[in-house]
Amino acid sequence: MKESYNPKEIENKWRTDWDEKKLYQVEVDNDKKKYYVLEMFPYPSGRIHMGHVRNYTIGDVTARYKRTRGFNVLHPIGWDAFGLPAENAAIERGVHPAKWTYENIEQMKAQLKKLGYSYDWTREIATCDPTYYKWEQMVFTHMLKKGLAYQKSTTVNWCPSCETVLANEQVEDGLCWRCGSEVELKEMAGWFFKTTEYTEELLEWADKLKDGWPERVLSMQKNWIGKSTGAEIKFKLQEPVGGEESLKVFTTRPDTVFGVTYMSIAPDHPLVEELIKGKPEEEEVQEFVSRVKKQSNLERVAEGTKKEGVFTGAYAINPFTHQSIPIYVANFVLVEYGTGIIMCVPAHDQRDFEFAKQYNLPIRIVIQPEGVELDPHKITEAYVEPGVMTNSQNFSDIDSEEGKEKIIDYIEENGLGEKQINYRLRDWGISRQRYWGTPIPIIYCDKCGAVPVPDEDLPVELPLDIEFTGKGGSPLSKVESFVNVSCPECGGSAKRETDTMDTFVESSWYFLRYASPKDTDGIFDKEEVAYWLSVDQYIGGIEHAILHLLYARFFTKALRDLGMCDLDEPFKNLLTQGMVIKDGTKMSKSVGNIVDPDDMIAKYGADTVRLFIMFAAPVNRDLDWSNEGVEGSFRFLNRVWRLIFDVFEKIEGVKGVVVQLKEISKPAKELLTKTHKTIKKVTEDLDRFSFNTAIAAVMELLNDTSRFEPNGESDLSVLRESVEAMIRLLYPMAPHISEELWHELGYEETLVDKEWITWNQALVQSAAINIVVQVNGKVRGQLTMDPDSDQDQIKEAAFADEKVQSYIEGKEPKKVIVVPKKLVNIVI
RNA sequence: GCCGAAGUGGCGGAAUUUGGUAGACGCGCUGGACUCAGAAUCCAGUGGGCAUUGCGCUCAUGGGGGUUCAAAUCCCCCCUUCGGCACCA
Repeated sequence: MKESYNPKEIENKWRTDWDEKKLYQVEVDNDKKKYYVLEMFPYPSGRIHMGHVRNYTIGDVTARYKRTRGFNVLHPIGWDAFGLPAENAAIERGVHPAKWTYENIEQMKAQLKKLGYSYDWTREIATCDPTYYKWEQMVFTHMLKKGLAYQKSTTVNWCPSCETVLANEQVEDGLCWRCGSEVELKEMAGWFFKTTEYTEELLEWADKLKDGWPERVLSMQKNWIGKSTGAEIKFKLQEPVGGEESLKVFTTRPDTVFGVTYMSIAPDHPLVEELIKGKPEEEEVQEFVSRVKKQSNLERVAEGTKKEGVFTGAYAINPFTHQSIPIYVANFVLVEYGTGIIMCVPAHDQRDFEFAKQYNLPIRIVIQPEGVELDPHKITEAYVEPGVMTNSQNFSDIDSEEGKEKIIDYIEENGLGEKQINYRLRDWGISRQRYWGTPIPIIYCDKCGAVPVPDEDLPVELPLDIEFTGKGGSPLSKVESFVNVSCPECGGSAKRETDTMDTFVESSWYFLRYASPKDTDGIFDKEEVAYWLSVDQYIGGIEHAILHLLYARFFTKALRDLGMCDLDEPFKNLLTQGMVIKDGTKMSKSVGNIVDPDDMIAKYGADTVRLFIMFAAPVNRDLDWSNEGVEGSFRFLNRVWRLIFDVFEKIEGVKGVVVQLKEISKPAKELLTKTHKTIKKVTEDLDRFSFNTAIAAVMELLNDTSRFEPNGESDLSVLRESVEAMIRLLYPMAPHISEELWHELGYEETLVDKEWITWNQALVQSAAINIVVQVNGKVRGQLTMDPDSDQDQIKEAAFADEKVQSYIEGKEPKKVIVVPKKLVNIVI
């Protein structure tokens, strides 16, 4: 055995060895329980960063550990290979996106391999490969036939910098999620997935997933879906306009309907024009509307934007009070939510209150809090809490929560409206005006309309011979050989759709494709999918809480309903890791605080990097990168190496398991106990993803083992046992050094397939235990006792303690609490 | 505003699953050994205050209250930080 630890040498050696033996290639084995661990696959940007390292190390430790626990572990990796950066590289540097992407993949693959991850590389996929996106195109056309995909022209979010449409989920605070440009609104035709078809199911399952998913992810998703329960109520117009007799509003507070004193309609609502036609207010309203429309969406919703409105000249009738109420156009009403028209109850809604004060509209109290009498002239803000209904004719004196139901019953019975649930979630717009993505398989024919490309004609391949100017819209539309085709239905001349799909579509189903990545007969091999799916442990960044994770859940359900798989949900358990930060901020080029994984591996080896990143923080929290900390992890591995080097000759020929407890010294007994306690602790910690404490426990074991001075042959067995345990417990985190030391100790078998080490319960319960003695809750003494001592014996020993006696001072204890094996508390 | 998470030494963090010795483990720092010297390594110490010729005493887990023999842990109120959603009717 060499005296010094040389990570480079041993890491190369074992990586090659594991590779050559094809240890990580797995197959369906119906006699074995499967475990599917998956990390969110990377976008091939060219270099991996510490966030990747953290993500993939968590996955690898899990995969290695589960394998030693007897599971048939599927641990695949691939590339989320479509996307804008490749296209930008083409525009800026003239490199073809395909070339750029595949070169990046090669580079990153080499980096990942250096970290010693146990991937089954034979299952590698790249989403830009036609053999992958072919199936995506097929899913699209099948969804189309099932009504789960459709085309419509609507107002869309347009990013002027990316020159493409964005889905609602991809707009953050009015800015593009990728480049941060301000998003504009544009009227445009596009293709949509009907995510709203699954709103209720997505919500329902959000509850069922709560044992495996972090609460905050589920709560973000629920928030995003934004369910609100209420009613749609019809308000009759005083004079019909544009063929409409009445206006519909959505409200969550039907109990306040007697307090409605006006209505508001969104400025961009199509009915506005009809309402004002020929009225004296027409001009003023038009002016207001065009002024609001000129504002960007960002301005319109910005904090502090004044609530403004203008009277339309039209009136409606409150169906409950039969009073005539004015209709306003108001800038705070959104056309896309509910019906785009609202009933306004100034007494019980803060916005309505402010608006009413500004325009001198009447305020009518219809909910009273208990024990207080609200005065409409004196209140300074709306009362929005529940209370007792008042001024509400037959409904007065009813509790407002109960009143909601009663009002709904009433409107349903009298044809005035109905119970209604509204969601914030919209359908997913997937059309992108970009080149580097999956072509949407549609052919437009003047005679037959939008015709889906038949299955046998798929894939619609991206033409590779193409020019990138960065100007003038979608590059595909300029490739005539691509655009001009004959219609699959009538054979006449037709044109292809030139938009590509949102790249989030590829990542919505890749986890299923890993089960049978090379299948040419269909999207999935049903048996493989049935065996491997769902994903037992999914690991990734919290930033995908809504986007990717919601899309993937939707897509899985859609695939199920197309009969392509049998899954309700893709990911059984989800782990969201925190960010890797340095000096208090996220690592980024502009701040200049990037630590390059390659540099770290070159300096310390992969095991040190892996170990540090698992040790420095609990997985779900942000991790503060510290170069000194990495040194510490490197030091630790060196100490492990040196310990074994130092004792090597002594333990080389010794058996690792002690038989006769009688024969060993007291320190040896203590070390043996410590060893088995550590095995237990590390096992339990790995089971709950508490890697930092698992590593701390191994460090403690090293400290104790280093201090141990064996006395006799049997003591050496204990030493060997603790050394072996240390190596095996370290293996999932630091596989190379563990494998090397394991073989140095004379073993031929690989740790990759070695069954996980177990502890001996009898040894964990050590011969003597420490019992704390408290007087009035304060620690005043310690007892060393037999673990089998009964309450009376413990009590007796506690009172016998001199120091304890001095605190009791001869007084009669009021109470004595004995917690077996732990503590005595004497209350005086 | 609504929803969610979190506040513990100089720093990262442990103990929260199960109420039971708060500060494991690591970093940093201080002193010592080795060395011509340094690096590396090893040993000792390291929450505050008091006592340090003893074993010790005392305060302390964002703040305030409560439950309990016993609270970092459970309950109530408040403060701060972070994340999500937000003129959503």
